[in-house]
Amino acid sequence: MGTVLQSSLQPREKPIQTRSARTVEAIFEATIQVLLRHGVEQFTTTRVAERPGVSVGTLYQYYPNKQSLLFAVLERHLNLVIRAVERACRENHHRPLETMVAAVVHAYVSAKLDQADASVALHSAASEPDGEALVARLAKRARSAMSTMLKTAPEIGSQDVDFPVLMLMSAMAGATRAVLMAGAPPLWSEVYGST
Amino acid sequence: MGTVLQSSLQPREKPIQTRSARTVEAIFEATIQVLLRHGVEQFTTTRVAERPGVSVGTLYQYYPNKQSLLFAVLERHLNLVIRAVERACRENHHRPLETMVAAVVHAYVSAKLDQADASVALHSAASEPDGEALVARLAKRARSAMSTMLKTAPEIGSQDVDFPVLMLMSAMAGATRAVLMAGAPPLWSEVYGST
DNA sequence: ACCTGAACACCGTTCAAGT
DNA sequence: ACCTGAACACCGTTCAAGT
Repeated sequence: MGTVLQSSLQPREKPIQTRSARTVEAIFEATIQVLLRHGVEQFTTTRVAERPGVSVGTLYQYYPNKQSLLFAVLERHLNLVIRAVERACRENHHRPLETMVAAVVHAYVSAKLDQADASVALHSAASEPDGEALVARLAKRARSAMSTMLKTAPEIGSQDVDFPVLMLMSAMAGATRAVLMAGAPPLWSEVYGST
Repeated sequence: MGTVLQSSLQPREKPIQTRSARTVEAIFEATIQVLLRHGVEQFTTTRVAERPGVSVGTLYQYYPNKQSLLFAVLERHLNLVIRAVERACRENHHRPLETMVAAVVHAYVSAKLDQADASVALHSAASEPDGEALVARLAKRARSAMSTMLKTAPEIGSQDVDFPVLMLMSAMAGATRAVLMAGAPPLWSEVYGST
């Protein structure tokens, strides 16, 4: 399963010359745009290649198939969110429990809202079986950062934090997703905006 | 949105003669089988029609498109689960809160596990935008049954129960889904089995 | 009233040929 | 080293023709 992800769903080759670097960047950018404008349902390799005026063949030189393209974008999006959470965790060791939880929730929610478009666009991709595997893999990273932080909270002592961490993550993810899907980001943006 | 669902995602016509009733039943059955054997990714109208030896044209006489076929099966599955929950709610009015919660959880979890195959097979279909709309619509029915029951609990009085009901639902759904996706039903079946 | 299946437009992916 | 685009196999959906 992890093998499949690595062997067939990842970029085929890293660009080593400037021309191809620009091509890859253009394809990547086009992927997001097509996703945003047409949705996953009408997300087509041809459409992606058309946008920067590149041949389909070229696209397939870098991504072995449609999914790998989708997942490259998904992975980037998730990485941004997770890095925000990890940073919040790192910066709040040894603080009171309440401060910790507030910091993590704020980091997660505002990272998600900063990328509201991408979040919504990628939602279906993330729901496919292989997409969920990717999400699970990255979510684990976030959870372990949270565990490490929580263990330094004065209120915690030597209690096991795995389950509470899982609950906190599920709650954050579920609530944020619900709000994004409901399509009401403007209001929340005021509360959680990064400024 | 609801209009779209009704106009284009629902069965085209009800069978009024016995021959077509059999045809529809055969298509429905084939849909489940193809879903189970090939997954959503390779779920094809041609494959569905092939199974009972029916023409693709016939399939499209009853379902206007692929999604409507998928959703018909999804709706049936969800209805079974929800009816189980509604029944549990109806039968536990005026009981202690703990009894109520235990009854609902048992009803939900065992209904899901009784249909473990279908649950897993339909997971992707339920994650598509329109699938989620359907899920949301049916989940609402379950929540209102739970609210009605909870209000008769001696511990509750006139407190608002909407939020707790939402949390209970999310928790049940999330946990059950996680277990089903992890593919470990045998163990849980012993605990929650319907016998 | 119901069914058939060839036909159409379109999609993912490949590969021989080019620079 | 990188790119092209015609070609292939396959898919969703339609519709004229049949019983």
